Amino acid sequence: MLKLYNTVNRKLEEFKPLSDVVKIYTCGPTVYSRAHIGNLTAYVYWDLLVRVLKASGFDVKRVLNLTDVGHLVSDGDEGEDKLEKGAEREGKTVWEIADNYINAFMTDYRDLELVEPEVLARATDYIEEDMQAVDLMREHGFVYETKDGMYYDTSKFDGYADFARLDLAGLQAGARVEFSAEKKNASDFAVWKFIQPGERHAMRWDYLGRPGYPGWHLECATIIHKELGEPIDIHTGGIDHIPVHHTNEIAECFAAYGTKLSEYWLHCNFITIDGEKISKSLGNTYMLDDLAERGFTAMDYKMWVLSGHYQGTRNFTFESLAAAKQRRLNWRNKIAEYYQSNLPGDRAAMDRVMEAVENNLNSPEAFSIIDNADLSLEQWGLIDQLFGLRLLEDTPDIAAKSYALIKEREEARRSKDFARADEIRDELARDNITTKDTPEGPVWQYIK
RNA sequence: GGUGCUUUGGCGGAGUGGUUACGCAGCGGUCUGCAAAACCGUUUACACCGGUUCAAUUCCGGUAGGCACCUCCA
Repeated sequence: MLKLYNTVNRKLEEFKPLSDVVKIYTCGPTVYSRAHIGNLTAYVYWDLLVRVLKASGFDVKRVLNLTDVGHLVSDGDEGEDKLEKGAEREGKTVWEIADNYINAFMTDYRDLELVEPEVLARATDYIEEDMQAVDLMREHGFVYETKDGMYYDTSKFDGYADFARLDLAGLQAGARVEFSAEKKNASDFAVWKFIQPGERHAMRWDYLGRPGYPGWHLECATIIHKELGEPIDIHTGGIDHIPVHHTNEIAECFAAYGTKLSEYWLHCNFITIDGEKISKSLGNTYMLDDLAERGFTAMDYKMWVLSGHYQGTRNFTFESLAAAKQRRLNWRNKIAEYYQSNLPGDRAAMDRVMEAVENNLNSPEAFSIIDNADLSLEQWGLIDQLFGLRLLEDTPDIAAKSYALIKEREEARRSKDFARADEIRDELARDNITTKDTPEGPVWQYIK
């Protein structure tokens, strides 16, 4: 039985799909810069979600969006467009910027061995649908016009504050930002923005007789409507999305289509690095490439991510990354042992691993079971399917030549020719192989 | 100002009303030709103060610290 923590009710709930295909939507990246390791944790955890669903026998259809239309740099009512800023920085067009960073993101995605979504949706491919959605919201009386855009009147949606349990009055009283004078309520937001005369904005579409672009929550509601059909089963995102982005998606969905957007909402927590927030000013926005420079692979990093729970605040340190790397090597050398013996495996341990991940994706619990289980090669294959850690792929059996060397070394040792034995040990080390000399004979392992 | 999360041993990080989580690192030992690995042992882990209870790290209340969001960000 799969149990998931549902943000809607703030409770652990049994997962029951709406139909025979589980519909999942994952809020994807804004493609104006490289994803750092904090960004990537979310995709690792949602990958685990998909893999656990599949291992539990569900069919999955997942949509991941790519936000290639510019969002604003600062407040929702003013500021520069992030894509425009990136384009200016790199001397390229906004479209080139988006293409480049989509490619970069997908490279990271594949390096992390993440299951590809069934649909990869670029926001700019859904502009017509965005306009239709705004039309519907206008018809239903949820939207009003201001000088700079079409705004959602949040007072028209009774349940607006429910999802995030917002204190709208407190929000107003304590907000540090200034609200547009034309907005009827502090929580109102733009569903469509008009481009003002003189405003620099390369991405533009004509709507209501003026150039403009979609507001920054609309794409998710629209893509879900077109690709999956609401309500969907599971909507995922980071906890920062709860009060604004997801709240507004829900509101837009209700206004346009009159329905609930998703049955289950899953939110992952943020990581800190050395106890501090990830930010450019602290210089700790590590990318996968930065980890590679220090000798850590994407799989080492994934191992680190999954050794903690998706809802917890994680603290990243290179020391703990090294621990994750070592743990992965230990697992690989357990696999290596199976090339040298034929142990039967441990069915009960595999069941406990499944039980752990089906309990709200408790991968750390599952990992501790794996640490102490003697699994068969077939079962390691299942572990790879469940976590996508390339354990078998990175742990091939060694060549016949190496086996011959190990045998020769053992003979040299027996005849007390230790010089020759050590020479062979060095030779094996060049192929990343070492041996442990047990009373029952030598057992080889990978060094790294 | 509002909202939420969090505080576990050197570093990470689960979990539980009474029984060793686990990984990494350190130290001592066994073993070994030397190693490695393995195994054994080891450094009084659950922020603080109260309460409930036969029993609390685990439930309740308070205090203190940390973090995040409310403003693009997973």
